[in-house]
Amino acid sequence: MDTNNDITPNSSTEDKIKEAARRVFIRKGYAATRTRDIADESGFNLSLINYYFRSKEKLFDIIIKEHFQSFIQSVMVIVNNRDTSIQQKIQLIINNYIDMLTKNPDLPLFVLKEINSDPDKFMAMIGFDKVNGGGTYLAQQWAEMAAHRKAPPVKPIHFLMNTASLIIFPFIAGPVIRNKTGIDKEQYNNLMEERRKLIPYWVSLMLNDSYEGLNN
Amino acid sequence: MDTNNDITPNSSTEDKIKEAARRVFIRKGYAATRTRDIADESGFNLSLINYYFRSKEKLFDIIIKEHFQSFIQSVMVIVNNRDTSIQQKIQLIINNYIDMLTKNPDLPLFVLKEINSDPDKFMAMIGFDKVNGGGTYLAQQWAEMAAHRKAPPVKPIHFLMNTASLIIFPFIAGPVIRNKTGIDKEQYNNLMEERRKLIPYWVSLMLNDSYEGLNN
DNA sequence: ACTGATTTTAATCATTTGATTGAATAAGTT
DNA sequence: AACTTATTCAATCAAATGATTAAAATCAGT
Repeated sequence: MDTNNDITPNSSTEDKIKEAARRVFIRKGYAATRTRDIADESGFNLSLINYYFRSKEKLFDIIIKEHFQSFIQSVMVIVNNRDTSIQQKIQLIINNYIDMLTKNPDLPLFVLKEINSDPDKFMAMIGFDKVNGGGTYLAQQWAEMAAHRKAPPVKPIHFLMNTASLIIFPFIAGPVIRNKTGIDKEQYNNLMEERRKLIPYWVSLMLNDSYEGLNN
Repeated sequence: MDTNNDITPNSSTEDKIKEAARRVFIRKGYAATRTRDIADESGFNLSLINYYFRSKEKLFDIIIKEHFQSFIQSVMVIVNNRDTSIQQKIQLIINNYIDMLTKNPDLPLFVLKEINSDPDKFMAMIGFDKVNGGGTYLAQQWAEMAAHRKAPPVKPIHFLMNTASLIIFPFIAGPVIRNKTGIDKEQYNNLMEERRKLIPYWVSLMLNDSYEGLNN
């Protein structure tokens, strides 16, 4: 009665509006989204969105929060698993991301754009401010590995950047690349599938190289 | 008298408005930019922007066109240079991009967002629709190289994606990474400087590997 | 069937926002 | 000086847009 969930017996309409709003927000971004767009997309009257959610901004907050909670959690489970190796974790994270991004190709651009307009606010909204990467089991494994072998003359942050870049950027740039190459959506998804195996391989190349060729 | 340029004797105000508009548009995106923001940023009256440029959209078009013309041209010069090797071209392009992106860190996100909202229109606007990558001298060099050695079992498009990813994505994700790591802007620029040498090295690793380890 | 609560809608409001207008000022021409 | 043209601004308009309201429709319980 006061836990405030499941109060609504039949939340079908509310959920439909949320789903419609999620689609429109992620496709067009917060600024370019009109509440009327959401009404149209959901098929309901404009004032319904203000009846269920107080305002455009509140609706936005709620949707985004719900959308990311589960994903962040799934990644945290992977990085804190004590039974998988670093290599396995990398592969699992890549799979997790590629699955998610194939379903939601507009998401990275949306996220990065909204973060860009107010980093602290958005990170707090999606609960990413509380995530402490350094406290994960993966970070511990990484530190142990680094202690045992001669570290490459390259700061670790570069490898994190590279992995994220190789996974995420092709989704962001999808429209450009498809437009220039004429590759259709399905073929492009196949390319992304190929990268499931390729990215871990490339990352290990970069990670295990001696960097002796890197001079002058 | 009919070539329509240099008609304006003193274009100082017009240029100031253009500069202000460029800053605001690229920082906030087209949808979130108010003409009043541009007026404020420029220090001039709101109606001045409609006096010089007919509308918000026309102003946008003009600015974007001018902004990209020079950059695209500089890249085309590099890829069509008959006196440099592939490796040298890669290095030059990377330098070109990192220079430009260090000065305009908001640019990639802006471009990708606008392209996303209407690929054909934006590509045409910046003149990128006329660019034919396959017709460049670099493409010819690439084809020759591919003919002479056993091609890796990986489609060439992946290497293009990877290079672009490694260059551009760290700029896009800068705010997120800085927010999580506490790295300040100057330190982050230093990281980007390090990548001038690192990215070509990583790309050659990926390019020259035998891919024998890539199985199952 | 009746009652009260919940859900949905059409109509409307208030603010924001892109654009226009007409006057004021400056600068050059005759 | 008188006239013309280019530049700038305050005031205002019209459309778009987020939000509210009051009434109608629907539903649940009796």
